Amino acid sequence: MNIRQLLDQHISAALISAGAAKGSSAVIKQSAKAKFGHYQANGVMGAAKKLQMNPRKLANKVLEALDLSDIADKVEIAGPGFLNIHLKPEWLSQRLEDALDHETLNIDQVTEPQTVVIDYSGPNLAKEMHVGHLRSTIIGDAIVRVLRFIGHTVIPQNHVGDWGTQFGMLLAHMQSLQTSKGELSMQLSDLEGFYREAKKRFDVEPDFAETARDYVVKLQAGDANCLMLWQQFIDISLQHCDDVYTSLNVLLTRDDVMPESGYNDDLVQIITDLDKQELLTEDQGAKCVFLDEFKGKDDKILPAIVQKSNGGYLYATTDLAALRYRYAKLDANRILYFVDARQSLHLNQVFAIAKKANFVAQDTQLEHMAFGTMMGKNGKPFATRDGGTVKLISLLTEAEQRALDLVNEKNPELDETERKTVAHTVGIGAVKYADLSKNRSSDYIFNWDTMLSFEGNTAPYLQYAYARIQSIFRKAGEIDHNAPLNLQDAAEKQLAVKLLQLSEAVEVVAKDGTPNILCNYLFELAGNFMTFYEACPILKAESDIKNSRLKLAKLTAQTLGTGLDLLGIETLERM
RNA sequence: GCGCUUGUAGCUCAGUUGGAUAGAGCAACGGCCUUCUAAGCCGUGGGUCGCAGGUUCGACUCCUGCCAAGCGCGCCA
Repeated sequence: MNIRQLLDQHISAALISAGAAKGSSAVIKQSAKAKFGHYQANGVMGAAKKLQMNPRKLANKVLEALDLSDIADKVEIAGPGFLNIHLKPEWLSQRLEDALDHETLNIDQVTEPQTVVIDYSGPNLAKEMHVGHLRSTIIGDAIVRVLRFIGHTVIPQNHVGDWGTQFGMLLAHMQSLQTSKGELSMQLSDLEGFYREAKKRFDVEPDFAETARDYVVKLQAGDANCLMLWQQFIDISLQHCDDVYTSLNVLLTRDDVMPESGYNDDLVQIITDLDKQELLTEDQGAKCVFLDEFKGKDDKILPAIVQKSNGGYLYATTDLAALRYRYAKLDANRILYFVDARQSLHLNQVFAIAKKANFVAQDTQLEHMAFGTMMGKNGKPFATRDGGTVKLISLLTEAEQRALDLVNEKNPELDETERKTVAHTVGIGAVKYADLSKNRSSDYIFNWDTMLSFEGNTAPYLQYAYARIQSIFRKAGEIDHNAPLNLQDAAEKQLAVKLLQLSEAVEVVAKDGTPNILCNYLFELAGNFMTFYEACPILKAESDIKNSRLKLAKLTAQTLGTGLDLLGIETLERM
């Protein structure tokens, strides 16, 4: 059930039978102000303009053709030609009952399910995960959950960086340590430090650098010993990633890992196929693709290099191979990339080439869900090599510690185990929500305090609303599920409408890949509940009112729980 | 030079194919815990939506130019 869609169907039909052009839309939106009703139709004015007609006159004809008597108390014409729709409390009550009866809150499943590949997280295995990986990992994961929820088949793909130049130096360093497996594992527990040591030696020890370069060649040639060493390194790195994903409550597992190296054998074929289709141009010894759509005002075309003059391949080649795999082997209809905005040009080139070369179908949806770069307080990007990064593990540990301090202060009567659970859930939730609730594709400045805030529009606020409701139910005693749901108080009505709008938020998130819309919805829902909670006593009310309010509380808890789950944030029975 | 992205309250940000008087949170100030969890609620103040034009009944939203910031542009990923 989606109120906006329902009204859109009815009113658009009425608009057309009132004389508007076929395909005209009523443009239904949630009303900007309470006095304008619950929903407003903005499309009449545009349609009237096309008909060269007085908009209020057309609005009148629309009303004549419209029967919303089951749904709405009144539909009135306002201002230059808005239609304001006031929904019927009885109708709202019935929809709330429907939602209470359904596992998934009576949210519509998509009529045409797609297979959607979602490329996210994609850490470089040479280094420990740092805060720069947070956005991709968390936002991508939320979109996986949302698309699944409405009935799409989702295939997550963790395109980890496990191949290329820097692995030579890592292998050389591993080899020279000549330690047993256990001790080596210890050394690698700090991947970042290990990488720095290797890099340092690479820069100052010529012999070591030489060995490192040899390792790259041997690795790419498939040398068995080398591969074994490499595999050992990869396993330890992936274990580190798994630990982070588990702490973060992110769905990714080893099954979703499809590393860069996995496409190694396809790269020759990619070049051959591009060549066959006459898309290749050799320029200064390198093989490039020039496409007209990347021509600037100065008539120069930005090339995409797919093979170096020395025969080596680049990430464009790997990305093309990945696209073909996702289309041909995974049957993707839609492929989403949750990747840093700096790769925008690169990805758009790869998308264009893939279509031109028919590596994907012409109607395969390829979308770069870009986000801004993580910046330091100085306004410059976080350096990855000077130790300027904040490790993801440190951030999560700090978050849990701060949350623990707060729980100890707020709720000392909980036993220690429960306080720790609360601290974990609240701390991780706060970190995730800080990222999920922002849509900005602009750069953002990393800030501990913002990230770990527990007040206002944060995950703990939503978790708190949920926990308050659970507390009520612990004290409620017997609930009469047959009692009618009656909407009397203004706070009840406002909460009721909001409860029915989850599907509208989900609809947008699924289309645009913007979880902040869902965050915003949940924040408003929790806010409406808090107002209701303060204004309308539940347990002290007379039994019919009490039961009705309990139903509202119940559905609020279910809706908050579902919404938070879609964001990958957990709820608590008490906090 | 070319291209992409961004510019909204002191700070962090919303603003859904152009809609009614631009909204939240934080911070500031004032109220509310003998009553279902005060991580909360209610209220007050705070704006030249970067600047200038244009399109129209109507522009934060679309177009053009300019200013500012960030990023990207042939052999790293």
